[in-house]
Amino acid sequence: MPRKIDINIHEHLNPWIKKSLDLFNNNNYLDQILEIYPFQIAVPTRLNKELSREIMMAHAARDTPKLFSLLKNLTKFPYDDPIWYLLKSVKGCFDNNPRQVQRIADSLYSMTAEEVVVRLESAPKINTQMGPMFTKWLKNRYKSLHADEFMNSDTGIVNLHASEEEAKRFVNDVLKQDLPKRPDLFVKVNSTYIIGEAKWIGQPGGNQEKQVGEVVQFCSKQRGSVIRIGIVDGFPWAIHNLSGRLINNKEAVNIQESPYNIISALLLDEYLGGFL
DNA sequence: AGCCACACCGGATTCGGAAG
DNA sequence: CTTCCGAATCCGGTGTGGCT
Repeated sequence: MPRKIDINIHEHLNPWIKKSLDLFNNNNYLDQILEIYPFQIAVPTRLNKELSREIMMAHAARDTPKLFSLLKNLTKFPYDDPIWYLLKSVKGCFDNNPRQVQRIADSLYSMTAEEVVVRLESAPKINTQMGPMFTKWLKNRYKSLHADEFMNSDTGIVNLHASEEEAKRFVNDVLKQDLPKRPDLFVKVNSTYIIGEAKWIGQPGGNQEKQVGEVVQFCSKQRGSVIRIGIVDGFPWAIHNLSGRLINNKEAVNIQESPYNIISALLLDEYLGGFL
């Protein structure tokens, strides 16, 4: 997507966006971000010995019913198959669709028995663990208070400690924000409420642009005196690719050209400090 | 009351096809 | 040939309902 704003003319950028861009492009940003998103080493999770032996036996014997019944009890599957879930969990699908069953069996038999087990033992996808990381960091970083104390607080930075439901009620009933869910950031600086939508965007493509759109939408609907910000990290702050060409992906451009206060989580302290 | 299984939900990536 | 885009999919956490 074409850029409307020259990235080099800083006066045209929102100052917080400019700060975030500098942070990413002129520093060890990805190392620093470990403080907030502490990615762990991706360690494989070993299957119980007896089970893996049974799986390899059934595979070697081409005993499809046995192999399927063993795999049915696991959450992972050796490869991404769009039909597997239906076969294993919807009544009748397995019995009524022998061609699909055979196709999947043949897929499994095209790999070695060891490979089947290795794939089942593959490390969990770290991306699915990132949502809670921001919440956890926030809770440790700032003083966390329950709703009543939070409401009465009028000095310093405090974080609302509440369940998803309770926080959602609070933000909508008390602060009149009309949100479909609890905001990821829900803090109060002195007497100012600040809420934010936080995202990790690791790469362009896929649903990522929808996520970016959500943040921008969120920021655009300022209501009352509650301040809304976006907290975005990862790819949207990138400017040049390896060959030095300007990155023009939607995910990056839509964030970088946004007029709203969208920041890296690493700048949250500095941003909130401005309200003290 | 406490526990556990399970469905739902939010979040990110994969990968094939479209576009340049 | 390379880059861009979006539908489909997977994964783990959270909430919930049934059971003891």
